[in-house]
Amino acid sequence: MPKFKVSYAPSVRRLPSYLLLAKQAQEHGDEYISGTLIALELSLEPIQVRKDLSITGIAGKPKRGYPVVPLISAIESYLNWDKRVDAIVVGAGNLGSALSGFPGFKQHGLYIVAGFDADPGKVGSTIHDSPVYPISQLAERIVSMNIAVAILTVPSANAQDVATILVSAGIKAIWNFTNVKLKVPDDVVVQNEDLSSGYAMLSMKRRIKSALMLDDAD
Amino acid sequence: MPKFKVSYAPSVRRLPSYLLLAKQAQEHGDEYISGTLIALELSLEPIQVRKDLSITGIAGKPKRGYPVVPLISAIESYLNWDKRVDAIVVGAGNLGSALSGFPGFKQHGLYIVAGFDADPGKVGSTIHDSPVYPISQLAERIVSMNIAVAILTVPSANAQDVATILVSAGIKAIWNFTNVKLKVPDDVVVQNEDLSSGYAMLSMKRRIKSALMLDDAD
DNA sequence: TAGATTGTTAATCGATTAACAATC
DNA sequence: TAGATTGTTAATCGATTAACAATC
Repeated sequence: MPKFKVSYAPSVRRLPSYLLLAKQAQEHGDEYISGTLIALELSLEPIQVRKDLSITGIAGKPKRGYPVVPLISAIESYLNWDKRVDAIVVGAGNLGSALSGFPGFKQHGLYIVAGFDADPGKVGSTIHDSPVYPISQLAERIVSMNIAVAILTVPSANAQDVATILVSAGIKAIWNFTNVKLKVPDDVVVQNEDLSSGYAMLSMKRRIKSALMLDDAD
Repeated sequence: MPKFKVSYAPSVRRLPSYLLLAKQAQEHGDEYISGTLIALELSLEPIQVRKDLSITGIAGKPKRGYPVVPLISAIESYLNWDKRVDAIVVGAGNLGSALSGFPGFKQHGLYIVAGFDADPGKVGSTIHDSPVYPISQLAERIVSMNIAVAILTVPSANAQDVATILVSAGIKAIWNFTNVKLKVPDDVVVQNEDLSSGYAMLSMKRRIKSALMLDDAD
């Protein structure tokens, strides 16, 4: 039984980068990877890497670093990435298709097993080997396939309506790529992926940089 | 001449949501929008909205809220979204294509005027009305079109090489959708858009929710 | 006027960073 | 052993939140 620190967003967001480096070290045949090296690669402070890695419970070895194989397992376990999760993509446009084909996801246990679209022209096609069904079959197929996670890439105008259907069909987690603040019950998790926020950051960094030549913030 | 507080990431990330609500209020014919209402819509604290909006310099009116039209202008101006910016997409796959067609970007002044791809099969096609060129012409076309912003959606394996070309051709800002930590000179701005981080957050929220029924963190 | 809302100043909270002993 | 690196404890920094006077 793992302990649950309710700990915390910034660290969790950095874990995937650490995982990637650990996997690269493993491929390279290294037995250990140091926090110092990770920090160097990612332009972070070593103390921050050590602090972050402490949430995985893996003990490092002075002078060597963290044991690569246990570290990988611990991060994957912490994120639940060591168990397969089936998901659907709702909105089989370019973005939905891109996400279906994203190579990292399967590595993280995320399998996109079906797509749904309102466009009859898309129905019957596939997105990266997964079938695309009409959106009218959304609820019934969520139930029959026992899906818990949905990736939402429909036009904003339809986002809330589709989310409501998802929830009533039993979906417990929505990865929301629309700019709509979804209204869902308390027991449903929503992760918003807001491209405009990212572009706002880029815009602000540009302005600051051109004005002063200053520092970065992610 | 605007003042530059070097202020700050979390607030800046929220500005686009405020902008969207302000525009909706404008369409609805409202003259003012209150921080209280914005907070309610976005599940934020009113004090946080007021604090965030203070960086735009717009003064609200007690009992009414913030004047919609000046607020929109101020946010757009703060983010430099009131000026047209031409950009290219490097990697004209599904993700690049999805970004090219993202309706919000043009509204924010971001025009994707060309795509580039290594696949000869893609060259000569278009992504949302913009031509796709061979990646061999990247440097020369950046110079001739005088482009400052590039959106990077190539496979990880090529990310650093392409970024190096971009920089040497004069690109000053890279919106990086790969999971590679790019090495670029000091005067080049990079905004990383890491899908794995988002999925890590979703995964952790699911685990916490199922373990305890707890709170959210974006 | 009464009451809702703003904006300022101060307090709290959480994340990052510093210092340093422990250790391989 | 010497020195690099970890992990803990404390300090700092920045963001969020609270309190409340000002005001429309």
